Amino acid sequence: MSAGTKPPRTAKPAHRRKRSGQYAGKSAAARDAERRARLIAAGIRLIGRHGYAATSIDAICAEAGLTKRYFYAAFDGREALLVAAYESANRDYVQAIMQAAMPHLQDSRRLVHCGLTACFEWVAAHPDEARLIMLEAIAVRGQIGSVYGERYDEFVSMLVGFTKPFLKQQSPSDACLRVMAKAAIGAIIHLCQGWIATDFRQPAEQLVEGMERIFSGMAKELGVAERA
Amino acid sequence: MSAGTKPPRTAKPAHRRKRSGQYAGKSAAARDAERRARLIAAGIRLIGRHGYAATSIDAICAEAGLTKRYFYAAFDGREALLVAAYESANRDYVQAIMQAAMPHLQDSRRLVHCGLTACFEWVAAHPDEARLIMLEAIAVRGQIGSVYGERYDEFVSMLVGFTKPFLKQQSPSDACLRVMAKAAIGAIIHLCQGWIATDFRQPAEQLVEGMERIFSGMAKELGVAERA
DNA sequence: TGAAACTGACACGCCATCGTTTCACAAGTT
DNA sequence: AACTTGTGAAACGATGGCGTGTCAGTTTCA
Repeated sequence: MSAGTKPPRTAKPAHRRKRSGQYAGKSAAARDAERRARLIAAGIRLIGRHGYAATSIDAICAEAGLTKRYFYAAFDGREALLVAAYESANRDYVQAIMQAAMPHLQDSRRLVHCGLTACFEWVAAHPDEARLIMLEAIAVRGQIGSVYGERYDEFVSMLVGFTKPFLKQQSPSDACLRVMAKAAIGAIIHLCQGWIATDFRQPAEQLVEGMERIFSGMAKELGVAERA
Repeated sequence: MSAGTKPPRTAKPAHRRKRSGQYAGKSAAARDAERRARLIAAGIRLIGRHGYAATSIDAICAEAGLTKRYFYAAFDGREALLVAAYESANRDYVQAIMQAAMPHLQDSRRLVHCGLTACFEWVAAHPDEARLIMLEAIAVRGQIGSVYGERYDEFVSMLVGFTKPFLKQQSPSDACLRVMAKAAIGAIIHLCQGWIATDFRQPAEQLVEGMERIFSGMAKELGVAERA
């Protein structure tokens, strides 16, 4: 609030003295961040494994090896943790896909193939995180809805932006392109949901191939050039 | 259990005599069914409006104008009601789409158009039911998972079956076709989810057009004939 | 060394929900 | 009429999570 970094001039003798906050070799902020990270990690594990509804704050604290005190110091409540966990996992997910796709911006087929492969591989490699962002967080109202909404719209815009250079002159309206982009995202998420729910039995290559054909069809429909 | 329809020959005077079960002009089975239906309707309303997590059994009973006694007579618990509500709403949904699509089995373009239009119109006309089957039921483990799984696989098979007559000779493997069908379903569901979450602001025609283009692209990719 | 802050573990009161049970009354049967 | 069954409302004990508070012990710093 109005607490400056300096102690007040009318210093009480030894009271209210400035403290470095060092403890166990770490600064206060570092300790807070570390605890927060442990809570988020524990939350992802438990929510991903047993579901959000079945995950209590006590259980999260036990999993993290911390007590409730630190939970309430870091989060307002259960949903705040869910939001944080969602954002953390989702960032990882998008980043993994981006990293795999970015080197192939010039070749649409390879772009799609590498992006899809990275997507499904990440899901299989991070089942808890995937469950969280693709199943558990869907129905949760409140905060997540808005966060999801904002980031999501940005992401859709980015996808459309990436695609546009490949398009012919008379392409459909932006509204239509956005709908198609959302549809493609939904298709992938839905496949992942089913894949997760059936314990990854189906080989990832089949999923990649199916989605590649969908994208290939969209390319045919929109009349894309092979290179921008 | 072993209670026959006839009273035992050694009839106790007035005890254990056969009762019609009539009450308020209805048979026992009819009253049970009516109560069950009212509970399901109340469940759909409340879950669709406030979410599954925020809907208590007490609230459902109050909404239905019944008491908990009848709830536990009809369902084992909250999740059993959710399953019943899900099945009821989902049946309505699929039926509405089928009814709109069946008359156009010969014309793939019209088939797709009418099916999609019916789909989005049903969602807009039944927001509570749509929320329930597309958002709330997703994350619920347990019973719904399996129900969803069985029906869903059948539905995918049916879709692939409908499509096959239109396909060229060398079409992709069945596994691939099934993946593509699931992807299309996921695309539609995802669009509906976003549409619901934004209070149906976007005109339905835009959603239909976007999905039509997706299907058109799939048709191009698979090389379908205009008529079977 | 002494004071203050930080830590970890536990205990408390609160409250909502669950699932069952009880009870008086209404509606039917003989 | 008498007697049984169905009904509706309420009460009940049990459970479990939530959010806060307490307290002894440890680490840091003057």
